[in-house]
This record gives sequence, structure tokens and C-alpha cells, in this order.
Amino acid sequence: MRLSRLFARTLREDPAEAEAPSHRLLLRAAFVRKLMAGVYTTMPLGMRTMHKIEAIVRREMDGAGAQELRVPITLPAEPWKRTGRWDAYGEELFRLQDRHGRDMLLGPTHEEVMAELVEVEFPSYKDLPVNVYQIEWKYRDELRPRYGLLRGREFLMKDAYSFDRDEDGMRESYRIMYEAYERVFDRCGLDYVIVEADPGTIGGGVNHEFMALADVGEDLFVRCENGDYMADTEAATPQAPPAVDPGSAPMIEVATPGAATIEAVAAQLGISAETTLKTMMYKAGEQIVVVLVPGDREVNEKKLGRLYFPTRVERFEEADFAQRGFAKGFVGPQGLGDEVTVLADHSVRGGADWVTGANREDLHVTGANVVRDFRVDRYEDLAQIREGDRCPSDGGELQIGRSIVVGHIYQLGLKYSQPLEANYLDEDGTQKLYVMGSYGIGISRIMAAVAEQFHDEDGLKWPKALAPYEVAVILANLDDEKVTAEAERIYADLQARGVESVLDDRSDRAGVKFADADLIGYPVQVTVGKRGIEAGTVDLKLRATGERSTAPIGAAVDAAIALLAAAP
RNA sequence: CGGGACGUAGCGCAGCUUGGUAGCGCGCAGCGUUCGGGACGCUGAGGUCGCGGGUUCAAAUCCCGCCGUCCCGACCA
Repeated sequence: MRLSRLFARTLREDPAEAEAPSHRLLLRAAFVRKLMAGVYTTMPLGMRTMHKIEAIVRREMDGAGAQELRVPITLPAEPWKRTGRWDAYGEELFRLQDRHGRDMLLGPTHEEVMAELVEVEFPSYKDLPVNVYQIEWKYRDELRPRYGLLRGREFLMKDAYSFDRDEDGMRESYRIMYEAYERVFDRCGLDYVIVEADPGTIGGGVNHEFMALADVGEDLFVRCENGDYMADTEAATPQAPPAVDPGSAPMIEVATPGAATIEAVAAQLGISAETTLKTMMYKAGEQIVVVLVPGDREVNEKKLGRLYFPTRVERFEEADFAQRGFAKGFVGPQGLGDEVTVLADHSVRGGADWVTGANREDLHVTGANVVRDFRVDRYEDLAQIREGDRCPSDGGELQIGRSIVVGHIYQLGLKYSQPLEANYLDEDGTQKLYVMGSYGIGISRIMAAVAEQFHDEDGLKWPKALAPYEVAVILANLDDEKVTAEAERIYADLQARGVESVLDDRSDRAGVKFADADLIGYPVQVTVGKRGIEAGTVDLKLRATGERSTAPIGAAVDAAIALLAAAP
């Protein structure tokens, strides 16, 4: 490609709207342009990188025995109504009607359609297992689109669906996908971790997230310093601290006027927050649930919710306290009746002689101890995990990192085949439900995630597997015939050798071309200019490291190819 | 949806407090000089000042409403 013809105009300044590095640089380098919030035009450079990601994904999916097909984006609402997702999916679903008033939607994911398709085409146990996938734009009216391509309302996704006769089969299909996913992300050059994730509303049992490490990541994960344990922060279970004996201090009431928060109590009494006991009030249906955590910790409400699922757990509202006779800000677990369930996080076992609310306005107690002074019905894992907590497998220190979820795989089991009544005919002549798995990869998100991981202050630094072009031939002096001829020859030779190249033949000054080459992030730059030609050399630069070298003009192509081979 | 910021030329911004002529830089077009790390000079094109209403002789500027964008929180590839 001649850059004089490339449909791409780089921006000299950072767009005001972009905050995240990937968003900023993909806009500046003309890979994408925004149409509206969370919806982006993919420009020619972006297309090339996206195609390369797709090619990697296709290769690995095909290699794993999955078969590509494509179901429509425009979907009938009917199957969605049958699975209940027409209502359950909520505002995130892009809904529309055709001229006859029939409900339709833009596909956010395709379990329904795929399951129905497989049921029609592959109705026999002899057909199984089967795994089908597609690479298609997905539509989700996100609450908050963010960070450009990292959370779009329209995004390119590979989604695969496996159908097996039984659980064992599903687990095998899952394993095969798991390994294919590792190869995909390895080939994309991503620094990532695989964590066991919160099953969330997708349901099913086992599921794993593939998380690319990035400072702007929206998802937190914990990792043991010894590297043997990783989990989503929502799913992570730290090792409980060693239990200590109850303290011996007498329980005494102390005046704490106006101190309705842990901080205020700690400040008034001159103690640290961790010696206080935080008493959180919840409603699980009609049931009142009290959750105890040390004062310096937060309750993980997702974990709490899971304990009572499907009953919804809600935090007490202002009115609930008065209505049920609790002094908001001064609640303690002492003297609670049997109608109240008292749950405590495991970490509560590690403390004694607590300072906690006295259940009266402006009053706290010191020296509160379990059993003697209050009751704990059950110890559960209920606290928000934090840095420095202990690894459940070896007691190492847990660290928290940020990441971008680029892949998520689920063992769905019967979750979708059941409501859809998606059956196959088994050997014994009975109808049985398909045991499903589903597997997603965010293609457009990978592009952004890689940009997050591979950039510097000058621009993008694509791994060669994803770069829109591998080598940029920079024509430094357009007015010099010899220089031009050499650059043209090198460019032609590179192409003849199968190297994806651009020739920067624009009438700009060399400085502009260098800056753009760095911004766009071609792995290798070859500069052909008057200065070098006189000495019989060209200059090469490896974008990844900034390393520069020279090569004789005659060996320029070989040198560029060798440098490319050495590039990450 | 809650909290915060913002909307003026393709991009980055000033002007708004104290109403009256719409401006700067980059980019874009032409000419000339320059030419290996985002050159310089001259000339030029390009704007319903987000939209609608109101106040006023007069609104980018003041008032009301709406829309859009970004950032922080609850959802997700």
C-alpha cells in the first residue's frame, strides 16, 4: 500500500474524548472513528488488524474441530420469549419491530438460534458432539459504553456453542476450547491470566475468564504472589485467618455521640477500624440477615446474594431501620432475636474484644465477644477480598490486578436446552436435552486490549502477528530520483517476498513520516534517504525496542525480513 | 440510572464573568522557500457557536427545556 493513497488521516493531537491509551491511540492512528457512543467505524488499518485477529481465531477454532457458520444479526423475538430472555435481558437488548409490528431484536448472543438450528439439523446422538461458531457483530445497549472499543454497544465477537450427549462430553468439549483459547491469546501476544469466574446470571457451573492485563481494565482479579492461584475478585475466596480465643475484656458501653460511621467511631475512641465490628443489615425476602465483617472491610454483596439465590438480597433502606427498631449507625449483633440470621465473615474469627454498636443512638460497646455477648449462626466467605489477603492454596499474599476480559467460556449444561426443549434422539429411543457449552472471544476488544499492552508515548507497537502491515518503507527524500528508485525497488521486493508492506511516498517531510510510522506501529521501519544512499545503506528500526541498525542497500530486503523475524 | 465535567470549523482550544465585529493553533487548498524526527512565509476555503424556546433594539454570551459526549459507580466479550 502506498501511504499517499491510504484512507487514513492520523491526528496530531489527542482527541479530547479519549481517555484510555488504546482508545486515544486507535483514534489518533486512524484505526477507528467514532460514530456515536460505543459505536465505531473500522477504518482500513483497523480492518487489517481485525482480520488478523479473526484469522488467528478461525485457525484455532477450525483446528479444534469447531465449524464456522453465520446466523443472522436480526433475530425473531419468539425464541427469546420462550427462554424468558426477552424480558430478562432487559434494557441491554436492542429491540425493534418490523412493518407488521412483529417483535425482533439485534443479536447480543445466540444461544437460542444456535440451539434451534442444531436441533433441526443434528437431531441424533450419532451427530454429536458438534461445535459451531460464528464471527459476527453483537449488539448490546450497554449501560455505559466506555473506553472506545473496550466496551462498545456494537462489537465483533466470536461465539461458539458446543452440543454434547452428556456432562462428560461437555467437559471434553470445554477442555478442547479452553486449550484453543490459550493458543489464540498466546498468538495475539497478550499478557493474560485465566481465572475461575463468577457464574453470574449466565448460570451453569464451571466457567473461566481469559483476562488481558491492563491498567484501564474494568475487571479485578486476584493472584497469589506464588502464582498458583487466580480468581475473579467476585469469586475469590481467601484463606480464613487463624481463629483466636474470645477476649476477656468486659463489655462496656461508651458514648459515641454522632459517630454513625466506622471512621467516626474509630476517630472518637482513638482506635483503628480493624478492631471494630461492622454490622450490616440486609433483607432476604422476609428474612432479616445481619452480616458481620471487621470494620476495615466491605461486604461482598455478590457472595451474599449467591447464598440466598434465587431470593433477592437487599440492603436495608433508611426506612427499614426505624421501622424494625434498629438504630442506624449504632447497630451491634448483641441481643438479636432468633428471627434474625447472623452471618459473619471468616475473618471475624481472627479478632476479639470488638468495638461495635450498642443498638442505641450515640452509643457503642467495647469488649464485645462472640458466644458470650452475641451469636453467630454461620461463618461464611462474605468479605470483599483485598490485597494482602492469604491465598487459599498456599497462604501466599494475594495481589490485585486490573484486566480486560477478552474471552469467557461456560459449561452451560441444560441451562438453555431445557427452556428451549432442544432435544436429540438418544440411542435408547428417548428424547434427551443437549448438554451445551458456550465460548466467546471479543475480537474488537482484543484489538483494544493489545493496544493497551503494546504502546508507548509515541504510539502503538503491534506484535507482528497483528500489525496492519509488517514493514514500512519510509521514503525520506521524495525529490531525489535515486532515493525514490531504491525505495520503490525495496518496497516491490518486500511485497514479492510476501511481506506486508507500505511505502510512505507522501509528499511530507521525513519527520512527519517517522512520527506516523511510530504512531501506527509497524513492527519494522526501513528508511531510504539521501544520507544513506550516499553511503550505500538504508536504516532500519525495530518499533518494539526502538533499536536502530543499518544495512547495505543491496541487502535491505533481507535485513528487513530478518529484523521482522526477530520482532515480537 | 445516580454523581461530576463538557458541547464554538475535520482535530485541539479561546471568547461567555461584564450581550453588539466569531477568533487562535493544527489539519485542508494554492504559490514560494525548505527537506532524516510532526519546517517557514504569503494567500485561501471551511462555522445553523449541539437543538428548541424565552428575555432583549441586539444572544456563542443571560434564563428555561431537551439532546449529545466523556469520566466515576451498579452490568458484560
